[in-house]
Amino acid sequence: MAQKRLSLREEIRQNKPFESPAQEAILALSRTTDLLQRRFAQLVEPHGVSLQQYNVLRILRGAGQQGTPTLEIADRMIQKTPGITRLLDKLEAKHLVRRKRCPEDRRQVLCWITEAGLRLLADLDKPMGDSGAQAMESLTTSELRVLIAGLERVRGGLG
Amino acid sequence: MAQKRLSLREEIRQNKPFESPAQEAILALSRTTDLLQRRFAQLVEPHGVSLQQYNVLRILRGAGQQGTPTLEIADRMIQKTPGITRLLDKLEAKHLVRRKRCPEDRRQVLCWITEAGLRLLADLDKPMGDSGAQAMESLTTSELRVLIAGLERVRGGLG
DNA sequence: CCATATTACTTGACTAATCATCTATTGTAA
DNA sequence: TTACAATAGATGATTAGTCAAGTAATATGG
Repeated sequence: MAQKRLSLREEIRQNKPFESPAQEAILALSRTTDLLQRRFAQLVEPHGVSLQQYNVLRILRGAGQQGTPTLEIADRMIQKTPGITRLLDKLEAKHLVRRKRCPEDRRQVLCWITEAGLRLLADLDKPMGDSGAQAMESLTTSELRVLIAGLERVRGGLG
Repeated sequence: MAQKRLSLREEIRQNKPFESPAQEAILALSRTTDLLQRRFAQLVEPHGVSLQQYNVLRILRGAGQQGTPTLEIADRMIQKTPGITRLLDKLEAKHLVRRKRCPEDRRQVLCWITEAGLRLLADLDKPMGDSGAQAMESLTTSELRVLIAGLERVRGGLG
């Protein structure tokens, strides 16, 4: 009780003096993204892969038949990771990914998604799509477009 | 060369069929937040703390003199973490945080930021503020407000 | 007032992420 | 053509994050 009143008073004290809209926006971005990622992680993890591993599989499905070099996968990842090799190790151990050294440039290792990997993604396509749509249902399509465009400009300014 | 052409073709092929604005918005949120967090992590890590540890210190500075129970810190964290105890262990080892078992409720452990912790935060206040402002300078104040309000609605819909 | 439940952490085992360093291969310039 | 540099990725060590189970203290219902 004393606990709860205290906490409330503090909340007021702390939420008032936001340093700036910029700081508040950064906080809002961080909190929202954290919630979203936990939501999606909960969906994919019962299928035996982490969210990062799931993203690798989606990249490989999108890339098609000719094989994708390891570091190109890293480039395309949503969250950049230097641990791409080990991520692929895990996926290969689960037979969701296949790798082969590239004959033309033997420094490269080409990666493909397997049939099992494609099945896993197919199983998750609808749940993930639905969950994402539901998560964003508070915003209209035009609001989403504004959001997307704004974030793109922010990222542009960070390069 | 062949590499580069291929990658471009794929980018076109992959970026066109976004499943929906909702999916695109989620992707944009994830990418933008990842970039922002890397940016801030680079600022705080030279001072010997991780971004999560820095956030703990900020919570404790905001909380004032009466001490904050461990799990209330966890509640207030931007990224929720079950590893709050160990985060505090590290901060205490660096003498940035002080802990004491609460006499009224001996289950609780109250936490305070130390003078050294306050100095560390003071050193980082301007760099962090400037970096945040710069990161968001692509958006006007009213655009930031729209962004903040939109994200708040999204989070509301996720509870 | 006593057994049970709940709260508030803590700990151990495990997994994942990060950094620096290393090897193999290819490109390049003297 | 032969050093030197750059690229692609692997590896080892360290650190951080996560999950499940455990402990101590307090609250609660009969």
